[in-house]
Amino acid sequence: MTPGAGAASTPGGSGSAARSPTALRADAARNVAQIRAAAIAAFHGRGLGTPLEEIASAAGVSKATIYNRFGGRQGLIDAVIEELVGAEMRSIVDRAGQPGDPWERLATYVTDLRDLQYREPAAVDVILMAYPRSAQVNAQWQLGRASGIALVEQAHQAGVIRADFTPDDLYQALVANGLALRHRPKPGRQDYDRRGRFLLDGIRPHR
Amino acid sequence: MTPGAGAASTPGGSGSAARSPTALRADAARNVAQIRAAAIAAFHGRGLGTPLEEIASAAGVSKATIYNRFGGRQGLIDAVIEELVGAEMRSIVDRAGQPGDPWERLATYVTDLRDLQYREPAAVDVILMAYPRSAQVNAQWQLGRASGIALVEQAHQAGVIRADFTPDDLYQALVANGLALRHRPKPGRQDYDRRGRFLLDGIRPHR
DNA sequence: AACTAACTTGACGCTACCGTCAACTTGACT
DNA sequence: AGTCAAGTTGACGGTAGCGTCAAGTTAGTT
Repeated sequence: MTPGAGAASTPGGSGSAARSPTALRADAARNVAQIRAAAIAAFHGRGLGTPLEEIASAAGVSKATIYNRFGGRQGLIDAVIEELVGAEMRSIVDRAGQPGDPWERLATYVTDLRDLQYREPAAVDVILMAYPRSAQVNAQWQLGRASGIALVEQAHQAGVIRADFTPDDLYQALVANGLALRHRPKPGRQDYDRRGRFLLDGIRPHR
Repeated sequence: MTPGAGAASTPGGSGSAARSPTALRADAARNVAQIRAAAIAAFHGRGLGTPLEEIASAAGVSKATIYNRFGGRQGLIDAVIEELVGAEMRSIVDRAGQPGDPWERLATYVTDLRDLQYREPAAVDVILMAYPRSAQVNAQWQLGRASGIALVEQAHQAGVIRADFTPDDLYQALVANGLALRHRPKPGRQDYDRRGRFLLDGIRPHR
């Protein structure tokens, strides 16, 4: 099953093609590249649920070719999610892992993740785990999640967030935010950021 | 079009049926009652988007009969929404309109609406305006909305909420909450209520 | 008990998407 | 320039829901 799976990784290399037994024919390699590009654009605009037919026609191929090359939506997501949100997600986690004031780090993490959700619909799908069978997406989210848990714990130890706040509360807040971005018209940046501040102020220790 | 529309209102009265020209035949009146009951149960369990076929079979009729008697989903919603959420919504608004401490009244309103959302999926649809063409639903939500706006304004005058908080922020918070209830597994009551407290604490004036 | 307007419904066509396959086309090697 | 494995695709069948209508059934009247 899933014949050409794995083909998406380094289809051509650069110059010298040794023509390994699993190498793609030139037309197929071209299609892989076009499909990837179309998928990235579509996922960026509409999220990971974009109809495959739409991506196929944007890539100038038929829907069946996506199945041939990537094995379906899961495989296609796996092939582009790193480029789409992986780098950003990692940089957010890195930044939050830097030494510094626990509250600042948590606030930065929340703000950065909310910003990513605002800019990138595909990131919303990652956080909502809308396609949990995709290994890449799962890994991506585990990364963010582990970081969030650590930050909440450290903030607790420093006493800078209310005692009854749990890591899951943080996750649910991000989920609710993602659902709003997914299902409602995008708020203006001003409004969105202000609401982010309300969230952060709500989790500090009682006055 | 929509032949039997309006039939849902007082189909039988009580005893003396004067057989007005628009009166329903006995079998039709029975079906109306069964459909209403099935719709109330279904909407309560699954929200206003429950497939009509499901409601029809629960009522022991065919889907087409719902169209005959109520003119479709809109009409069906109109026929039961009052019983489903109207009374509760009005009581929440009443309670919030009582004289008293502005903060207490706002907090009560938020808590009550969140509680209603938790208990009644149909109320979530009302707040999300998932079926905006339904006059009843619209009226219901206008009621709640107007009350919310007034409460926020009064709280501002009393200086008990942060100056940058808007009525729309309140609405968006309730929407995000409704979306979470709609699209994710229901949290436990403890967790849900705690998160409601975070929300309220986040909108008080800065420490 | 015959009549007929009111009523019900199975079956249909429609939308929008998914995933598959037999038949065709073509790149690459000889 | 011939061969054929690799590759592509149009067309299909499946899911899940909506809204409609011709044909059949029945309540209520005479």
